[in-house]
Amino acid sequence: MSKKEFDLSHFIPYLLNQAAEKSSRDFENIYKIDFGITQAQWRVIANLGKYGTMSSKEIRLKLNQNKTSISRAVYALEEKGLLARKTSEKDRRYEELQLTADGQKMFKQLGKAAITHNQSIFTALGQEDAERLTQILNRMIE
Amino acid sequence: MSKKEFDLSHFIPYLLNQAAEKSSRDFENIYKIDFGITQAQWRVIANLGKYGTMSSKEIRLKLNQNKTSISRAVYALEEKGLLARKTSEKDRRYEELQLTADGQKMFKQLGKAAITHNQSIFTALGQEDAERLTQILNRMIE
DNA sequence: AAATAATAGTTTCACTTGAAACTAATTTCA
DNA sequence: TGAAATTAGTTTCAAGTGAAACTATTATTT
Repeated sequence: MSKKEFDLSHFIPYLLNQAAEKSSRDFENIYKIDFGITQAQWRVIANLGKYGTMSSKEIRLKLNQNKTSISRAVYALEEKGLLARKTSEKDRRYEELQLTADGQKMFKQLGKAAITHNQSIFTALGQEDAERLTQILNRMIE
Repeated sequence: MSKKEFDLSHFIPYLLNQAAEKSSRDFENIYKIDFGITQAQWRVIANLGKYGTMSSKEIRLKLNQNKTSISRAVYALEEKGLLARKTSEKDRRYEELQLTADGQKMFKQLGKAAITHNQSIFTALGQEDAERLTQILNRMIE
């Protein structure tokens, strides 16, 4: 990227964006069509599945998302019976969120599908590059 | 990613998405605030700046974008006087798009800013990882 | 050659999005 | 203590989005 003329194919933000879209295409169909949830809802499930009880704020910080979209995802998951909330005793502004039994079941199923999807990416890229990529991306995100 | 439990921090589509957002944050301000255009418009400019004359369809294929958003970006750029279109003689369904002098000027300025931005990403990641990343991403996109 | 299919680009419409305003609760500080 | 500031989460509203229907043109088929 030291030439004079700009070229999108050397521009990392653009490349990341394209690769992100391409790499999630197949998996999107799974959570959207097979499970009937949105990306934001899937990510909330993924967090609660891993960490147990969390507040909306904690999820929002993990995901770098705005409050509105988390609020909406939490509401939708509650409506679907996948998530339960309870006002915190210590600070009644917070809500303690956790997956219901159905929510945990969905986390397990979707998690399995996600692992399979990720493995197919690893296979396509080759183990070494896939690991290096994972590591670089994690470093970028911190 | 061979553990039993799913974890977003090993899931490549998620990591790519987060890295894409983070890496474009600063540059977004430049084209949005300083130049008053959207991401789609900037990408159209970047393509026309590099390739000269193109049709909407060619741009859409390069960018993996839907027709609607390209159509709107082209219209907006035309309104701003950054782009001119002319019905193709050979096939009057096509439009030959190209940047105006103002459009080329913006391409040069924004391209310069983009190169600077990219260099700062290279610096942050280190030359070697940044090059490897670029190469892996290009391979993913094909 | 006329009818049908396909293609490039636009428009419509229902849905999504996020910033800002809002509510309710807690903390700060004067 | 009581007023002002801060915080968690919700709602509103204006703008953005993309799939599907549409228009205009060209290609294919019969």
